[in-house]
Amino acid sequence: MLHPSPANAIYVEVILPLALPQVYTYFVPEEWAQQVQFGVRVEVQFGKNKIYSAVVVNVIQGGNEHTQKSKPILAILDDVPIITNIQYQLWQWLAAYYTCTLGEVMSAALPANLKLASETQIVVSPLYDPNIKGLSDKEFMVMEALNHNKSLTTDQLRDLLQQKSVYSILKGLLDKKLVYLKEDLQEKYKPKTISCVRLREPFDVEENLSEAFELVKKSERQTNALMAYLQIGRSQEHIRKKDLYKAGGNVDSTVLNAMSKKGIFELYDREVSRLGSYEEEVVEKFPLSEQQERAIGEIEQQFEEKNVVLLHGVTGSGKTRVFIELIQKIIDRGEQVLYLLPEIALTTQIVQRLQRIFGDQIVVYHSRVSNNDRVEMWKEVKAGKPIILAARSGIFLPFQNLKFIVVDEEHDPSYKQNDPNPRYQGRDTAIYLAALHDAKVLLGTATPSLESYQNTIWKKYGLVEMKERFGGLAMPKIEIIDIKEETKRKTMKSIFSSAMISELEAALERKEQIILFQNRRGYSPVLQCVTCGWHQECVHCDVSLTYHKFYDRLKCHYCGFTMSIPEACPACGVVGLHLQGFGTEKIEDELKIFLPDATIARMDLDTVRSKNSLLRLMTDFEEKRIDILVGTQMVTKGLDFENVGIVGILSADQLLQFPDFRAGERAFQLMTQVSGRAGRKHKQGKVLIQTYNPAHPVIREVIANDFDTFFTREITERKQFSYPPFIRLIRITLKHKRTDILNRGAKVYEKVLKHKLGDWVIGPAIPYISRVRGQYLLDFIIKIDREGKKVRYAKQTIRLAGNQMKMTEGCSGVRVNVDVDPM
DNA sequence: AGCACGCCGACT
DNA sequence: GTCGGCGTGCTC
Repeated sequence: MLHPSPANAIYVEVILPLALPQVYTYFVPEEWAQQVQFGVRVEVQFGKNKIYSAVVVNVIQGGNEHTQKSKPILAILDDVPIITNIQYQLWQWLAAYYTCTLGEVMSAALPANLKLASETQIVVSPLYDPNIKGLSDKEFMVMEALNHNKSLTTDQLRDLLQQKSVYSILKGLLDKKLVYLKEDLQEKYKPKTISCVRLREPFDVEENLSEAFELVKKSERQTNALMAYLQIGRSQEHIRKKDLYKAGGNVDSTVLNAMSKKGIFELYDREVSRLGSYEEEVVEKFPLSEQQERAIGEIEQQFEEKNVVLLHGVTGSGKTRVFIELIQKIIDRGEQVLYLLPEIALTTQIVQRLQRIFGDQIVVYHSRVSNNDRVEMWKEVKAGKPIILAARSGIFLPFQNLKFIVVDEEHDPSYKQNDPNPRYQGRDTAIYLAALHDAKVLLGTATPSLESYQNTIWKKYGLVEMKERFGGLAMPKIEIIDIKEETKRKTMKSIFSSAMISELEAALERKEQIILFQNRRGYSPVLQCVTCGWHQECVHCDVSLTYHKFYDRLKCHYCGFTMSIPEACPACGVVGLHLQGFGTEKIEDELKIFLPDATIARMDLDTVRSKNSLLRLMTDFEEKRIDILVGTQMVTKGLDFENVGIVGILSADQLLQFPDFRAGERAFQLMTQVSGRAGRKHKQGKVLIQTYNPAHPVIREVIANDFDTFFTREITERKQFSYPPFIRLIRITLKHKRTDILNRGAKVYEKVLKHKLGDWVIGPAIPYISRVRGQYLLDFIIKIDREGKKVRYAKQTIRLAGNQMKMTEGCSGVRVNVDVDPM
């Protein structure tokens, strides 16, 4: 669309919610030129018929080379910016650091209901004659459906016709001019409103009330309504219709509408918050222990010179109490606090604990919050809500006056988003965000990540330690059970050692609760033929399928594919395939055999999928309706139960065998964290670790609770073999559903990378899991010095290699994922 | 991400 | 002969 572009014409540069590398320029019609500003959303057409809401990041006066072809904006959606300048700076940093587009960052950052995309609506044409002849069956079906509903979306059409491609039918109907298409952009966020009533002028002053009564004296119901109104009005500012109906007895909407017509009442909708207020009692904080007092003093002192402090406190040392004290000081100054936690820990006791202290000053923001609630929280944060408790996506909120960020469980790998873009590390991003706000960051954990701990050694971060448990409680006693030995002696009871079983029995006897940890869900991870060694793999992925007893099916944990168990081995025909290995489901099952009187529950992805099941599970355990809780990683996070006598780790070896340079670190963290769940409050707990390899250094360090030795040994290896934190990693994954095309693309890619980056480049290599969802994978790893300049050069080269490959005949379909600082 | 254009194989 | 597969390029 061409239009005159005088020098004073106004244009805007916008971010579209798509993976596009640039901003796009749109023309602003004169009538909106005054209202358009940074940070507001505008409605724009992009491409032939898609309409999106885009965010304005630049207002430009006068044309340039891009404005020639610019389309006009279609509407302005906000009168105040929805994002702040600092947020935009953070977006730009994320896009550059994690090599993705601004559109991708924006899509991750904005609550779904602030992002709008048009949907094609199919509408009946006014020219349509219901008696028309010559329609095919399918066309007839569509027109029938359109007679009932005013419009259909293309998805509904697909459902209706039970076929994937609806385009040809649609085209036929369009050609016959029976239907037309409409693109509609709808604001998805709807404020919650309550219907209210108030007196209209002049009856809103007391002197004129008698006049109002005069007007309704012929109607008993209207008189009732007026009296009810006056009665309620004494105690409330806004009077709800609903309350009038109740108080007036025979009052209903017809009565109120009639009175509204007479000019007595005005009916209006009041916008209210969906976010319920915190109803329960706000409690006093516990007094601080000596250790906590000292830690607070040290943290504040370190903040004098350092922006980031690592609080390394053993499990049960009372770190949360320290956070609470520091948070209180910040909000007393009228400043904002962001408290980050791993996603799953947010559903747990810590939220309740903070709410009990800070009440309504907190909002809780995570993936299970509804879309409308998220928009309201967004607005509350922008209005200055003091405390935000959030999962990693909390870093995207529009803070006004952020001065303090707590990253709790700093080591937790779930702070890293692995897929899709932006593949950001929430902890690291929080540190950058803090710099933008001139805020301080406190990292808290019992098991620091090697990165963070090394940063304290390099004096980039401060370090404060809490080495004793709160109340002088002893650390849990950790015992190793050598299952190689028990297997030899033939004393294993299925997957449990007899030592484990007798300890569990004794604990149940003492009425203690038990947590069993196994880092694998499902029943059995491998279905294998004993005769020929064949095992069932996923059709789409290079992984063996896990048997889930609950569904009685084999299931792929990567793509969700399921199938029933084959009767006989497809390779050799022998009947009777064997289930090998064990997951949480099998543990739960077998436990019932050995401990028939215990109540057993399972906590893993499969049992806490639905919204309330996790909460229910935790309350049941807390209130001792469950004796034994069997779970995956989940049981290591944020659970604080008072009566856990024993924590059992069923297969430590599985944790240690991961083919990854972080395996040792992960295993140490997981085992230490899960051990910390044992024996809180009153007495020393016990941890039992089953392993084939009791001499493994990590296991010995866990037993001794010796972080220092663990750290020194691991960090030496990292240095020796050039791994983070000494160098920086970028992992590039190439994907295609055909190996020949993938390999050809990888050749081109490799050539560019190696030409520019030399031996920083490792690969291409077939990854541990070589195919996912029908796509074959190839990995490149780039190891770079930590210098900013070299990192930027590497990222630039990655972009170049991608472009070169795209331009190569036949390789344009090869997808590239870049993961900076992969975990 | 969508959508159109254009080039190849399989079908009424 | 056309329909429809998807590889390729562009969207202010």
